[in-house]
Amino acid sequence: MVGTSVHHNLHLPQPQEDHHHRKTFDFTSGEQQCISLLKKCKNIQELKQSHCLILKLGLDHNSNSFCTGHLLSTCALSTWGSMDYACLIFQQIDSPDSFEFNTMIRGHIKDMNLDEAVMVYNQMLEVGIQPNNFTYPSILKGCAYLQRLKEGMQFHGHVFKHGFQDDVFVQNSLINMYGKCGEITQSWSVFRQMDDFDKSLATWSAIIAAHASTQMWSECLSLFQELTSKNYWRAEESVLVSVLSSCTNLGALELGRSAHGFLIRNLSGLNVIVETSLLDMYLKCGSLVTGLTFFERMKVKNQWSYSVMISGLAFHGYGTEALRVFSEMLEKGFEPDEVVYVGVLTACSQTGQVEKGLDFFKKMTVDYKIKPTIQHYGCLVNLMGKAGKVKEAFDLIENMPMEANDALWYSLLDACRVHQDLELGEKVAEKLLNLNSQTPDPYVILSNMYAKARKWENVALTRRKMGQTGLMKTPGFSLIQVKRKVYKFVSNDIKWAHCEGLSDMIYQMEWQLKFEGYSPDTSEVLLDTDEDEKRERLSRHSQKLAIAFGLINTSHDSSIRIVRNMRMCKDCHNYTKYISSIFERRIIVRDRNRFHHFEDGNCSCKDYW
DNA sequence: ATAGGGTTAG
Repeated sequence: MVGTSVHHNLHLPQPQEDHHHRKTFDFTSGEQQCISLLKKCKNIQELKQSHCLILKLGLDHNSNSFCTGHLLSTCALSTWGSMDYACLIFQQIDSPDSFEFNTMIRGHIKDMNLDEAVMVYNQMLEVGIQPNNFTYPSILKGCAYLQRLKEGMQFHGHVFKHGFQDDVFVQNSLINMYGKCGEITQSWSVFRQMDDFDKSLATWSAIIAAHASTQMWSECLSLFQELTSKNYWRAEESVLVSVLSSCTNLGALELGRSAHGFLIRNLSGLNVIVETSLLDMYLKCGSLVTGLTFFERMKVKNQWSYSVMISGLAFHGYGTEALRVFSEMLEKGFEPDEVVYVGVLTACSQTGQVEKGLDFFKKMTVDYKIKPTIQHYGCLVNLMGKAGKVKEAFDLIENMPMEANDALWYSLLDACRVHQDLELGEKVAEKLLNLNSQTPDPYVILSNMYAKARKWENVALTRRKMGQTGLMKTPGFSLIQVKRKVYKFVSNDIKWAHCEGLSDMIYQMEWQLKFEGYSPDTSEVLLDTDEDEKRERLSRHSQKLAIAFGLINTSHDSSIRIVRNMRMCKDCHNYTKYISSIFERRIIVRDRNRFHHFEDGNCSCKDYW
């Protein structure tokens, strides 16, 4: 049945007479009109009506016609497209050509249906249609998006077999696919084998994004710096998003700030994705005020921007404000997703609002039908643990619908340490050791707890057990950025000793600290050595090295910003408080969980972290 | 007259 609205727009081809006075139909004009109709289609109903017309006019089997191709691509690739209907059309085509096969593959990938796409690809080979250089980018994109390395590698094989290994688009897709699947060496090998002449902005964008998504942030930044020297480089948002995320993870505020300046100078307006990345960068690099101002000035905000702002406020310790922004987000009509609830629950745990947190959790699962992830349970464990409800937290973990991971048990173990619940602590440490992760860290925490409770026999026993594992404690490191370069300090690393002036500075710092009344707290050093050796070790903790380096290399009016991979030890926390007052510096440290703003001998965490 | 590569959060 042909719909009236469409029917009125189409003039059916009229029979014409040729020079023998025979009546013929001019199909070409019919085709033209069908195509223009297809282009106007706004939904699947209109498309179906146009399809009927094409069938009625017999234009679907005309080998010179583009109608079927148009029809298929409109159906499979438009925003409102339906792959079910596309499959129906596709089945009716007698002998599909490579264009039609490719369209089907791309359609399935758009629906994230890699298996169907692979089936179409195999069918294509079976009927003897050669894949072309349009085939592989689509299918590799699907492998990338779904992180299906196995299939990705198979198709890399096909690329070679069919001789497309030198096609630039295929190479870019391969770089992206390997990057998304975490195989950075493979991405790099494709990139390296490419001719410099062939590399485009998209190629660089792919390799830079690949480094960012495999957490190789420093390498990502150096690649970006290399890119900016190329003549086809232009200010462009997408590359900067990867760059900004690297700055965020490295805590490289200065670099991030100059990227921001660069964007403002070169582009008239920024899209919401880049602005959200900038917001995240400012917040996670410790500039809460800049981030907040930036957020308020953003003209376009989406749920992601809100989500970033909410978790930003939460891990800076402003739980109440985070919840206020959350209610603003709901008022504006943005649907909360599972990610924003991680921020909301963190906010509750920072402010110690156990009941409120549990309420939010209930609302999330019941009202919004969001399936809780292990991160949400992690927030709840944090929430209960901080409030001293360690037994309840333990029960919660035991009754979760999924397996607990080590982060969850560590969070609880830490709560047990803070609240000195030795009995439960032992149980939790047991759980952690059963997880068989290659670290003696549970022993370390347990031993600290015994030491605090003055149970020296248990301390000795735990240390002996730890020694038997032969494992080394996870190395702690601190990052600091000076003059657009990020420096990494690893605890007890001897490399720093060669750094000019650092030993002198550390000596000077210790001298002044002693004068002000600081004494080293060796209770968390777990070595069976004498007190001197312990003090020596303590003084070479990565954060202290980084602070010394910062004091030497940054101006007196600037803050020192440090990013750590682990929690601070008690001594480093105390030490940093003293330094902030002696040297009159703001020191901002980001640890695994939150920010510590040190100023005038105090810390924003109020010594509870 | 139909098709392809690179883009953010815990």
